[in-house]
Amino acid sequence: MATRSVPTLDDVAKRAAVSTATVSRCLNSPEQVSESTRNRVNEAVMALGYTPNFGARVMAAKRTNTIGAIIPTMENAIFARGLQAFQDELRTKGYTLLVASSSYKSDVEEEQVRALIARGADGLLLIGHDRSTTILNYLAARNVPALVAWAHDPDAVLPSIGFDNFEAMCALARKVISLGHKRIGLISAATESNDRARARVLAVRYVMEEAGISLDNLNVIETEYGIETGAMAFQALMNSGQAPTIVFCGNDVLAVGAMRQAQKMGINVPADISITGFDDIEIARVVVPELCTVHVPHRKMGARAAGILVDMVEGRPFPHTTQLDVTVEIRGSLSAAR
Amino acid sequence: MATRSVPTLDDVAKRAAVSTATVSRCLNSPEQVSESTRNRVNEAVMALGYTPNFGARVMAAKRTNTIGAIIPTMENAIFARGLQAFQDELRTKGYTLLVASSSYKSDVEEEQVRALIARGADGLLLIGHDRSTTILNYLAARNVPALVAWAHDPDAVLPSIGFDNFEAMCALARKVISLGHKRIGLISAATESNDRARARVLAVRYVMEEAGISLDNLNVIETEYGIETGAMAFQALMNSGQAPTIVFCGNDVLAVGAMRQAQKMGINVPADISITGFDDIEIARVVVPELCTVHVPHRKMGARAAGILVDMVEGRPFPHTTQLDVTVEIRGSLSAAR
DNA sequence: GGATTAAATGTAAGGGCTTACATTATTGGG
DNA sequence: CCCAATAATGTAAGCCCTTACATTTAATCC
Repeated sequence: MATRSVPTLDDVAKRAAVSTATVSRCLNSPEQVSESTRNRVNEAVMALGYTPNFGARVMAAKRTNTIGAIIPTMENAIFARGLQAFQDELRTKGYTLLVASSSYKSDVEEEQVRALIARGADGLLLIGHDRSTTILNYLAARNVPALVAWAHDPDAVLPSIGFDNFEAMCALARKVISLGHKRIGLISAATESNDRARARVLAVRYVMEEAGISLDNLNVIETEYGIETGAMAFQALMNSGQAPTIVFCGNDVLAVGAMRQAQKMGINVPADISITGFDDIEIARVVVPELCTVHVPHRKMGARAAGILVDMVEGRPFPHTTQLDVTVEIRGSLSAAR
Repeated sequence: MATRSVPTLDDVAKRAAVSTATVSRCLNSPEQVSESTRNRVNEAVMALGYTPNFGARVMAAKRTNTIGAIIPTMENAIFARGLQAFQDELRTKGYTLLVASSSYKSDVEEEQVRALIARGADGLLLIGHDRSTTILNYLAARNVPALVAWAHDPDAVLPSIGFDNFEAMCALARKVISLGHKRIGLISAATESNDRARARVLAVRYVMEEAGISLDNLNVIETEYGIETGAMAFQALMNSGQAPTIVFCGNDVLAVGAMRQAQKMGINVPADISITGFDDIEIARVVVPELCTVHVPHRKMGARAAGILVDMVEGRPFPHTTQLDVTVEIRGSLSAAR
């Protein structure tokens, strides 16, 4: 007696004495089946311990109910947070999340795009607009909907949800400069293939010129993401000629590193120097003094992204760009220039 | 002129003037194909922009090269970190990661196990050993390999990789008690269906008894994960009768919340009270004083988990349990009892 | 009760890939 | 140069589901 390893639709159909079509309908659109038949089928499904074969189902239905996301790294709390919300929302809509990470490298991202599409992703979530045309063409050719998050650009090819990094940083910078700061340090994440980081740097430059402050007063250091690297960058800033009175940081983690280093060097924040971050993750409120930063609604962005992407996948209308509001959070690490 | 939407294996085969079998081999085991043919096929693949159809491939090959992970939440840095390493390692082995989260709820986890298996996960990564037999039976019946991480129990049904939460906390508690602490507070994550949290609580009890300290001196508060909740729990502890001289926290995030609250209440750490955490995430070194905690190699665990799980999926031998070392990190937030 | 409409069910055609097995080309030894 | 062994390639049989369309059954209204 051969034990057929796993039961198939056919087995269920035979046991319930109906056609395979009816069983399939029972599973996918039960309202089309009469109650008595439905009961009979469900009973057979239970008895046999039947679970649909994924491959066959995908092949026949031409979709996987799977959405892929390619983020730089989950170790960055902003992405972890956004991704968690994205996944939660996806789940309520019957989708599962495929995750890949690019480590902020665009060639890796390209590879991942192909990998996720090869894995049957019905749609893709990407971060930022920096992307080769090769990959854009590929996406278009494969006809896979893709949504860009953490960025906002009405003119970009891909639809997006996010905020205006440039404007957000401008708002913060204007506030800072209004406090009399003129010698400015800036610790940024690597700007290559990171349009968010680039926009933030540009914003500081822009506002300085706007205020008539020579760019000679600006000292920019690019470094990797991390508390330690933020600390090192801060040290480098302080040791390079004329010390700034304010250090903008591209994100909260770098800022916290800078604050720690300041403390180590016996420099008081904000009495001697002001420091600002960006993102407003939990850590910003843990340090003393609390970190002045830009609040970004990461969770909301993730959740909304899921909604939009599912609309795209299911062929419903969707907004080409969705802009979320960010707010400048003035906190203890910022004070007037000495 | 009909634009055949996406090219198939057949199209590639025709263009390269070979059979579909040869194309398939080129993609899956290129060493079986002569170099000249391989070049011709690859060229055709490129020219056509061919990507294999996922469903068809899964159906024919009976595996998806996809591994599922169900973690409580990515917002907890320890899981984000471990999952990132897990994913990186998976990628090098040709697997893609499916992610789901349970929000620490076992019924949600059960649902997710089914969902990921229905999505064709070849193997599953789970957190902790707390799990209904229903789901264990289901896993066994479907014959899907599953590995438990962040826990270590040689006697459990499922293979695991992790550390001994009980022993780790014992080590920390012994150190603390050797410093003369007798009145003890403990802020724990919810212990229901969380064997890690439970083990840590038990460890403190055990060591107290070991040292001949009455359990009347122990005050335990369970609360959700978060800085804010940690702060509230700390306040509750301090306001409930006799104040402790040491507060153990189930994880670093709770501990940081406790530290912040102590500061707000004008209680000096560690002069007035000592506070300890668990995990040693970055935040532990950012607070002042630095947080005394237990260092857990989250990344290493994630990476090793990937290796073991792939071995399981591919039918190679694997260790039933793998224990990783943790170390007690004595830092500024801990001092002798007053 | 018969005609008409709606609901329920059945039939059967793909869908694109992998792989066991069959066949053909290549290589090397005698 | 032929033959055996090996490498390379081809043939074709599934894999298991969904769904358009066809058919049967039930419900509704004169």
